[in-house]
Amino acid sequence: MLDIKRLRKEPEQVVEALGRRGVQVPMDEFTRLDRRRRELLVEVEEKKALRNRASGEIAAAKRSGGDAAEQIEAMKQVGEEIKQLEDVLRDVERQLDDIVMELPNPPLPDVPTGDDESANVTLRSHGEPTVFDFQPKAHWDLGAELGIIDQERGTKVAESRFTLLKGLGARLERALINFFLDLHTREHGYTELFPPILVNSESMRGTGQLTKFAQAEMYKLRDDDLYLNPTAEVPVTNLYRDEVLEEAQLPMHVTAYLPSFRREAGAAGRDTRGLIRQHQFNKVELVKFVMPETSADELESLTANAEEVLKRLELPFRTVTLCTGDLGFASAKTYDLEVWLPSYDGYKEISSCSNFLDFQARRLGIRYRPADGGKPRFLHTLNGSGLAVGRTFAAIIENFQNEDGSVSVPEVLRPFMGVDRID
RNA sequence: GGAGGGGUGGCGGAGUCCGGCUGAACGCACCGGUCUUGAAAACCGGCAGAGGCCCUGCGGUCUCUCGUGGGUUCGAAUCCCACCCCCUCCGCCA
Repeated sequence: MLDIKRLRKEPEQVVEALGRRGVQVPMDEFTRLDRRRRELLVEVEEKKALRNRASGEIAAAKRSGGDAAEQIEAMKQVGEEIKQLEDVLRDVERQLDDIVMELPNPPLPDVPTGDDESANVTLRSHGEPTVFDFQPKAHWDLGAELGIIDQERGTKVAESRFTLLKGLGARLERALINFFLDLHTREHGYTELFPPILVNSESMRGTGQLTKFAQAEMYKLRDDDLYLNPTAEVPVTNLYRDEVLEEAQLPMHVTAYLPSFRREAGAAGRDTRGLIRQHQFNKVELVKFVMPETSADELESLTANAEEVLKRLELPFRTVTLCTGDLGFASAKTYDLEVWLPSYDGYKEISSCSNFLDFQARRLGIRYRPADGGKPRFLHTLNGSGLAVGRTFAAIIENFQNEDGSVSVPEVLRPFMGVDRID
């Protein structure tokens, strides 16, 4: 949620920044409603002050055995007026809220302007696209031949976009999760969490998953106010909702493995084969709660932590800065990590690392008390995948495939796999 | 699922039956000060959050907040209704 005070104090900057995202701020309407709100507030509060004063006097009169009937009668009238004004005020505040809640996070100045992904800027790349001296296969074909991916049976027990992993496939999935978590906890200093996989609507709303557009993506339980987790960002970021942390607790770096579920409502016909776009997928998430002054640096290190996974797996990838048009609603700046996928003859997103500044924290009410004892301030939140497991699985199968249809196991995974090839 | 108890400030804990100078006693923690060679103890003082208005540096003032949302009333932490959550016992169960 955008800081309404910022919209008042520096409207030009906000309008300019959001303009880069192609968002029109209804500034005139905002100003009108905002002014109206404050007028009403002053009026209501004056009447309330009057009533409070009178109540005190009534109490005093009664205690000394006096008669306060006249004043009580007058206050009845004032009470009515307050009630009416409050109705109007509530309505104005709702309209204001509708405007502010629909505004996305203004992008940071160093985010490139653009309409869509074609304007994203490649920041750096690691490794070269894998070259084969034979015709490489897509992971869905290779996986089926190896008997480690069974799409048909996944569909049989659930529906399409669900997959069964078997044998060394199931083990590879588990190995990746363990490798990711071990790296982030033992070497990158993150604390491991395992949160609930069902989350309530308040949590979903807090991280912005229940907007008009996002809602259709979520699996909702019929009999309870619960949803299947769409990304560990939701349960993890909500951990400290409505709390005031101590500065000494910051920065807080946490990681969580969690199955994630998405309906992929708008993706009919896209990535229909293989593990790239599934209704259920595993992901290891990185989340940070940090001091405002440090969030820019924290985004760099978060991204580096995610990149390290790909480096150790010896997978070619590149890091791109998303342009304004490709940014998520709550993000002020995002780096995507894209892994080389031979079957796509291109790079495919495997991690998305974002700095939300205080946008999420404001909506969620997550603050910290400065060490000097000052007023609580909103902290900054960041998150990134570290990494998406299914897409990593696909990338390994495809990039490490051999001519005989076997797949070599990346060096770092061998301790987890117990074998050096899948065949 | 059944029965009972309970949700108050950073924490503990009064107040709720009998509505009114109670945004909330008291204690702990924390911050500042006095004392001390230093520290502790003791003593003095401060110490919830959000929003509005005035001044716009300090500050002043008002409103709201005692799980959440309604209601009664001139006035609600205190009364009424609904919901949420927690605890104990029983039942069930991985």
